[in-house]
Amino acid sequence: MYDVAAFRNNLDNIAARLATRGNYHLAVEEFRELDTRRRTAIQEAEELKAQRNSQSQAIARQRKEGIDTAAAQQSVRAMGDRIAELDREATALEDQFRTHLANIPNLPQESVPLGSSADDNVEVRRYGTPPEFAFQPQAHWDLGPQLGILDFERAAKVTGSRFAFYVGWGAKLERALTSFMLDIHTRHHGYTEMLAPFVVNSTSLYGTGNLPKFGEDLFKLENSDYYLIPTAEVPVTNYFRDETLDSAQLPISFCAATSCFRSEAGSYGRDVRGIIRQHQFQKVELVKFTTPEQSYAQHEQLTRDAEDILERLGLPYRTMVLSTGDMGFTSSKTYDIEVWLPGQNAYKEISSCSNFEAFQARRANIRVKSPATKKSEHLHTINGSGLAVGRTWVAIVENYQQADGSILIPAALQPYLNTDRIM
RNA sequence: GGAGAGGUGGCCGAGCGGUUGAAGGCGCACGCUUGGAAAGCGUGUUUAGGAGAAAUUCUAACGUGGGUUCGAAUCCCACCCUCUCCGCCA
Repeated sequence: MYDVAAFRNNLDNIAARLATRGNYHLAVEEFRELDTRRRTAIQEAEELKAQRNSQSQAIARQRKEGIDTAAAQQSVRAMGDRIAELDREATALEDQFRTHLANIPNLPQESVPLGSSADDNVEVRRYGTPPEFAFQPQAHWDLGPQLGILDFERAAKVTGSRFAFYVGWGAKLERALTSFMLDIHTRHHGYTEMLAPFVVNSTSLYGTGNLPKFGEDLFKLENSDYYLIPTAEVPVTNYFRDETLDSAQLPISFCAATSCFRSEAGSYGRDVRGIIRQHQFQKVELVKFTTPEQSYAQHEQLTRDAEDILERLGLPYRTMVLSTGDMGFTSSKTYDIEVWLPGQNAYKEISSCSNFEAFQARRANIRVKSPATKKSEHLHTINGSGLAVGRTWVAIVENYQQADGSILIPAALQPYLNTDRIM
């Protein structure tokens, strides 16, 4: 969401920068026309309202003096109909205008590499080297069922496709990873742990930018305005919706482990095997609220905080900065962290760390007030996975698999599992 | 689920249908006063949108949405939320 005045005054410049997103085209002329019509309608309606107000007050005065006001009332009543008509027109145009604005993606930041797709993403860091195996490494969808720690067939019976049961050590490993991540972020990275609602209302989803454009990705609860969260980003970011924070409080950093629910509409053929892409998965999310001045430094820090988890677990990864053509709707700049998965012989996204600048804050109406300037402005929001727990589970199982089919547990995680090996 | 109470500005708290965007108080900011401070006095202190170079000005907002009326924070209807008691429940 853009600031209306700023948007109007920089239309051409904004259109040019949005064009770098690849297939996005901002209909500049359509917008200008809509804006003009909208403003004309508002002007007309308000002018008439001002007249009505002053005439009503005149009636009040005349009544006090005992003057008969029947004629005056008659004429003002006629204005009412016209005002209602103009109001309907103005609100219709206003709605159209807002919808238009709400569907425009965020501006890419200057440092984002230009490109049209994921092929144009640029690697910025790399950690570790993929393990060498003296045997043919297996994918987790084979290892899991073999070890009896993952059950897809019964999940398909109980629910449907893209669900899984984690069993025994499988469930314990997931829980251990969640605790490990939360502990590292709260003890070493300065985050405050949160346990958030897994269900949110539509206003919250609008605030983070999931609605109105991406409703089909969500599970909606019947006969209500409630949705299952696709990520903890939604409840945690909306925690401060409609509030003004003091700049001295910032940055505020939260981490939250939640289940996440995604309909995955439109991704039918992708990642059908294993637990890479599920309708329900666990994720530890990192969310920061910062001043505009600090936001890019905080974005770098949050990305490092996520990477640190992988380093402590000894998992090889690379970090990519997404090109303008691959970035999400709400983001100004995004780093994807990709972990090495031997089962797929590829790096696979395990975290996505984005700076939204004021895009979400404007939609969710979250401000910061500086005592120095006494002005309030929209703050900046940043978030990233720290990390997707299910995919980390996969990375552990696949990277630490042994010739005998057992899984070694990295030292940092052993205290959480009380074992050094799953077999 | 049943019964009741209530939702007004940063906060507390008034508000006979007609200069109430909203009394009064607190808080906050600036100024006067003071050796300095407190007290005191004065001024100011919401947001969104429209017009304007600006000063300024207009419109809207008293939970939300409708309605009645020349005119609604005040009357009517529906809904939402909070609190208390009962029931149920992890």
